[in-house]
Amino acid sequence: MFRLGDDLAPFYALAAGDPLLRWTVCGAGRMLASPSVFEDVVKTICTTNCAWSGTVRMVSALVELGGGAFPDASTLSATPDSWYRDVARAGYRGPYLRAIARNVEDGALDLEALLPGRDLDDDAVAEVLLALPGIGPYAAAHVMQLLGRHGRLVLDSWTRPRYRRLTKKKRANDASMARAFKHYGAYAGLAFWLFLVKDWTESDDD
DNA sequence: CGTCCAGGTCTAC
DNA sequence: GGTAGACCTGGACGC
Repeated sequence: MFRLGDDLAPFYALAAGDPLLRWTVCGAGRMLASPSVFEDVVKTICTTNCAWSGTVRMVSALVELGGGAFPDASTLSATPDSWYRDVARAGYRGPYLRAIARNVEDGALDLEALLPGRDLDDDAVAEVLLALPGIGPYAAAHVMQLLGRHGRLVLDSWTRPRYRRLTKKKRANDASMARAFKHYGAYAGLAFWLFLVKDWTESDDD
């Protein structure tokens, strides 16, 4: 789930020359992913356009549905719309989640094939994700970050103002943020994220 | 009690 | 291709 097999050496080689990210070379940058891509896709949709309390409510309901574990696609596919609406309180997301589950269950959609090392490049993976209902630029970048595909920046209502605050910039649009990390290439998204969360990891010996 | 909006996305111009 | 409006929900906030 931490993808400890992924080699972040190319990223650290770049970060070592960056005063703002040199702190990461001790081994920072491991995301905690879910056991399946399906689970990360569903959870990520549950983070969109709602407060964190809503995400907790929806995901908690899903885990309860799964009897304490995250439910598999066949379970979600077989669960009626009324459950998504009345129990999970997922609102308009319910039909999205169920549609994805149905396509995974019947084999039309193979989300696990999006894992690294399965001969799909990042652009191809992004295309698959963006075609899913409820997955837009933010959610695709977020899922890809968890997959160890770090090229895209996760841009949302938290990261955008966070970036502006840390850089003391009044205005910074999406393109300018991407430009600022472009030299990190395939690791631009990881560099962006670690830049934003540096103060989460500060310790006494820094 | 009405409005706004939170770790956005979709549809219709 | 770029952009308003709508969209479930439920806290926060102003009145």
